[in-house]
Amino acid sequence: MQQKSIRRSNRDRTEATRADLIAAARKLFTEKSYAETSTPEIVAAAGVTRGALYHHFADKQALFAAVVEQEAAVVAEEIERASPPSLFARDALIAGSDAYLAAMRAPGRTRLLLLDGPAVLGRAAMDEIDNRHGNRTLREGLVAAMRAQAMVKLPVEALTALLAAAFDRAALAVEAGSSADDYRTVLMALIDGLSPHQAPRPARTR
Amino acid sequence: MQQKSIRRSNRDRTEATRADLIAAARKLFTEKSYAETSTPEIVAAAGVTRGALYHHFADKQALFAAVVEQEAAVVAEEIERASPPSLFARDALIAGSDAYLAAMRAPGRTRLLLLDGPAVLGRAAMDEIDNRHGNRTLREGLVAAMRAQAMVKLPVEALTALLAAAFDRAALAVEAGSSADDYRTVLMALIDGLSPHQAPRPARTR
DNA sequence: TAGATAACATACAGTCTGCATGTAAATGCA
DNA sequence: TGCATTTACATGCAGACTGTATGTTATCTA
Repeated sequence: MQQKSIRRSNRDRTEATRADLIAAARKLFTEKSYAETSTPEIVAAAGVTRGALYHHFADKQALFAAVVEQEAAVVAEEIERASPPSLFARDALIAGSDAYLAAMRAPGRTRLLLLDGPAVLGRAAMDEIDNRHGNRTLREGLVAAMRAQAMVKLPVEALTALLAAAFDRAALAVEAGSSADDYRTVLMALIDGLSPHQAPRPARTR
Repeated sequence: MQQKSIRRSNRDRTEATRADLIAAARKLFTEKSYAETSTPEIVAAAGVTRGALYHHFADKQALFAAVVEQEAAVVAEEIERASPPSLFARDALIAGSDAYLAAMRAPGRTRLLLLDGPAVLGRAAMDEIDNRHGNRTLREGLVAAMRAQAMVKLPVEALTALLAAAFDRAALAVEAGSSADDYRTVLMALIDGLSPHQAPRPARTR
């Protein structure tokens, strides 16, 4: 039984170590915040040394960026899984909204993605990440709604960003204990307010 | 000419030192971000020692909170000065929005109030501060609009928070170089979308 | 005017980050 | 297959920062 260090390719080693570091960092960043989490803690949880961390990542911030990137991808995936794209434009938007709010209830996720992320990486970097993941489906949904004449024509980038900001704040408020129903109601009202005709829609806020 | 330490009351000393510290911290926090600003830098700029800082504030975070508090008050003041409350509900909202976006163009203000503030103090603390200053007028404007039947009835707290979030994101986007007109257009559309009747309003987005 | 207290200044301990250096494993090439 | 090179780490170190404890001076109070 030769247990001592089976031969592993460098690519496998790198991949495994990076994954361990990201996983450990994710756990701590969601539990405690970026500033309160130290690199000694992270590497201890990952079972490596700080040398490994600084070999694979330029600095603590780069590791944080990797965690945010991954978490944003997970959120986007959860949304796409929960909201089938084969619906009327408005229904797709609503389904996506609910899926987003549900996804953001994972512990620590709001702080990671909505508080620490923008502060540590900057809004520009966060926009870049969001546009690559979550916001993409939102923007496409809005474009589809506009094309289907189900929504007034507006600058797409700005509308996407502002609705996303509203969703984000709603997620934070719900996590803080506010009424999820209230926020959902207002979000739906904001979206429905963008309808062009204003025929008396069925007031199904639930 | 006896120049050596004219007698000053303790209250005056405290007031002056606190003001110096807050002013120096404000300058650095708006130039560089909370994390990149060190207490040695702050006290050097204020002309005191770290002993004074830790005598007047529990920690660096408490000094930051004082800076945020003051800056939020200044923003609220600028808004109230720029937007006369004697108008129709919708016009008052629009005037307030423009005043807010204008006020947030002060260098570093968006990072201080919209990025570092929430990350360092938490969203709950920022909500508390906002509700005491800026958001107050917004909420009152919304309540007035609802009473005047100029806006659909919605949960006030949630509506205030979500609109404020949209304004915040707009301010960040404009600072980052996005089209101020686009964001203004979308903000107005969101507000107008909350009108109950939907008579074809004059499309004066400018 | 003396003692108490507030407003600082100075000194120190502990921790953290980033880098430089050292070592073992893997890779590439003759 | 053997060896030089590169990669993937581990270890050690320097600088900086935060918070506190202690010392000193100015103000307040009785």
